[in-house]
Amino acid sequence: MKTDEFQLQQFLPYLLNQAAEASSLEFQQIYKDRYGMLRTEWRVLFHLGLYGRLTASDIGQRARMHKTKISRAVHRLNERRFVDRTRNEDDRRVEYLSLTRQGQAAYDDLRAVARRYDAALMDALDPAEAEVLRRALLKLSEAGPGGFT
Amino acid sequence: MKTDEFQLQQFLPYLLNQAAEASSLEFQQIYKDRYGMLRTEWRVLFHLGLYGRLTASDIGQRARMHKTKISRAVHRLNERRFVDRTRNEDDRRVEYLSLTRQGQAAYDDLRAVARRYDAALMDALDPAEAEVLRRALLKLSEAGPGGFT
DNA sequence: GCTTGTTAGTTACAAATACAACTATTACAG
DNA sequence: CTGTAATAGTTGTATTTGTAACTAACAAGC
Repeated sequence: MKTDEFQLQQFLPYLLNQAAEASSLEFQQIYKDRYGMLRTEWRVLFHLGLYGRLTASDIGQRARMHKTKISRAVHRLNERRFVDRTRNEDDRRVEYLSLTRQGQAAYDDLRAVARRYDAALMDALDPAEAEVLRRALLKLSEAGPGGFT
Repeated sequence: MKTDEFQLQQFLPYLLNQAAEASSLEFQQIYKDRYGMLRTEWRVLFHLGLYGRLTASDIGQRARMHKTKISRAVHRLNERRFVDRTRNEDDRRVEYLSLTRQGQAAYDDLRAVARRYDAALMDALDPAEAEVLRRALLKLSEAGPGGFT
């Protein structure tokens, strides 16, 4: 077998997408079933839960999410009383977002689920492997293949 | 800092999604720009390029892709003369898919790009790390967090 | 043969996403 | 001040995707 033969199972973007999809599926089901949330909404909720009061563009930068996604996610989360929006009176373009009591409760619940879920995923890996995996994923998240195109 | 504090950057599904998205972006741009393909179409093309003649449900199993996605991808690829469809006369429900000359050319081109692209991604990692990463991703792709729900 | 069930693939419609154009507000150059 | 550019966020519209229902062909029991 030629060693340079191309294999889909070796192609990193493909592998990453497969793993991401497989590993997100059941968790997705949980926040959808319990709180009717979409992936974008779950992400906004978690950012607010973790970092407290943020603006929409803060979230955009941290989560690398487009502002229109965030706008719509925030709209829905606000509609369902998971987040409060308060305008900054010093710069009226800006709006601060924070969790309501209900939003905080949902976050607390889902964070606990996420911890257990993560632990269950990790069971498939040995600890050293898991450490390397995380580090590698962080590196890959930072940027694409440096100036490929 | 509490060691059990939840961090989004440690949550595997999140990390995987970030890394997958970041690492797919530029490659996606290439098959989109050169051949007007979508992700689903690229995947079907690669499966046919790698494994030769397949049915739609073969591809579905290998790629873990829903049959409607495949149906639509095949439709578009056929429309643009990248794949041929030939009905199996022994079982007329089944259709065999294969690359046209043009499809083969596109596959050859994109496979070469993919090789270089993958190599560029790997440059961010050291070889041992890369090996562990691939193994871990394969494990995670196999299944979710074994009977979590 | 004729019902019932299964498999391969398609189509219809609702939901989600991407991209561009938009409003409102602030900044800043002259 | 005033005109021009920049920033925060929203909305409109075209694509894409997900889900379920569908057609067509085969299989199996009676």
